[in-house]
Amino acid sequence: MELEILTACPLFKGLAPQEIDALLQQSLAKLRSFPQGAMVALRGETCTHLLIVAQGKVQGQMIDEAGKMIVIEDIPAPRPIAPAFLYAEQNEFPVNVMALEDTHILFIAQPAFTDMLQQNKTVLQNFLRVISSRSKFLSDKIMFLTFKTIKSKIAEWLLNHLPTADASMIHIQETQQTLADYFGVARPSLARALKEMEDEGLISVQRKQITLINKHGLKMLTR
Amino acid sequence: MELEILTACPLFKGLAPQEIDALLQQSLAKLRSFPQGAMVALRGETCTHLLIVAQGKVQGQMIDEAGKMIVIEDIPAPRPIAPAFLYAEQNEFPVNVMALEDTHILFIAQPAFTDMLQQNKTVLQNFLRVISSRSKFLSDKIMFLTFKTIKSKIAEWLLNHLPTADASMIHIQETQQTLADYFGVARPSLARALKEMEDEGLISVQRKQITLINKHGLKMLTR
DNA sequence: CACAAAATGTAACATAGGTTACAAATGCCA
DNA sequence: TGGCATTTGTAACCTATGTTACATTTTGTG
Repeated sequence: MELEILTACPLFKGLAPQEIDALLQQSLAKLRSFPQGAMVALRGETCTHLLIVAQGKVQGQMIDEAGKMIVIEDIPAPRPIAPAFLYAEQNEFPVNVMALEDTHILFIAQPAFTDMLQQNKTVLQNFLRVISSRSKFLSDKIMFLTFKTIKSKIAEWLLNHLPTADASMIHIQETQQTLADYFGVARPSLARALKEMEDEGLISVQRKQITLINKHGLKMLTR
Repeated sequence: MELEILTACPLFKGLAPQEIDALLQQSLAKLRSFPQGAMVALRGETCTHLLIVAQGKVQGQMIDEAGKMIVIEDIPAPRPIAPAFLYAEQNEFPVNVMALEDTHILFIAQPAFTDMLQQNKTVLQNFLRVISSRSKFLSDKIMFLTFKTIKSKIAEWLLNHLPTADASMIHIQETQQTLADYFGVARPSLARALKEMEDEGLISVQRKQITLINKHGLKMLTR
């Protein structure tokens, strides 16, 4: 296979390309293609294979009662999808997974992967680190969702998106709509909250350019 | 040590008591006591040891900006505390951990536990299952937090707390205040939502006895 | 049994955020 | 460069939930 990109996959960190190749051959790994917009996995489906994004990008999604999408996470190549659910007692996909681009996914059956873990100490340690870090991500997400006000979410987000710790300007890549979906709030509410924070002297907003004026005040909002 | 209770610990499932004892001795595991109300670990602290509740009960907590506590999870003996954070890249405790009763905690240093995983396949598989299931729990928690209305949270909670699938009566153990904290809402708001759901013919409430009258209607609320 | 403490029911009012609608600014492309 | 599509700003109004306060019921305890 031409899967050099997998050397950059956190699961195979520290392995030589030929080692990875050998492991994949041994495990009968299969590559499948998904066009942009296709569903790779649905919430509730049983998770029998380890899925690794070999090319392209997918997105984990949850749908609320109004049908509005709350984006949870983007997963670009070469990362594994939902590795933590491969060994869960109730091993169902927790979220819908959609291909954001034309995407290639590597499928490795669970028993074959278990063999891989037993054989290869490096992969084992990598896997532990990956699923543990994933728990950390989820835990942080809960902390974020638990912030009640839009302003506190914005403050948390802004402070985490500074290019450097002592910088104070942020150029936003996402549209307001995308950010609002990420926060799970309505777009006009996000705009209103930004304006109020500007009125309060916390930040200065020029379209996609946001300057943090009172970082301490922002920090106060996050707790 | 007199730690027979650990045979019931998900980490040591399938092992004989003397095997467990040998593993613990080898890993230089230490037992520490915490009085009721003591903090076992603080959010942000580095997670250098695997912690197992050997006796008593602890609670993972998060505090919101108003100082109100949002209960995340109770952990009774003989369960491990935050096992998923032992191997995370950013291995900090995600939440505060408080002893709910007089509690004994078993401490195993991370390197010693890694040795245990490498030596004992059963423990390895148990550990994978435990941290994977924990991810599932967190993921479900996110789904739950994402429900916007109090009624949808109540509906989800009620449907998940039926003693059997075809039962329709639930006797609540917790006080309204405890439940409200768990949902992250105010106590009177919870009471009001319950009354409204009663008015709508979804449930019938007699203090701690709740009868589900329209299960289908309740299911509709959760999506 | 009587009394205090805890839990629950409920009402009036305040507020954050959602909804809808539209205008203004910006970007893009022929 | 002109015109259309996208993004952003903003306002009016609505609704769910929080806040505060207090009455009522239940529970526990001497």
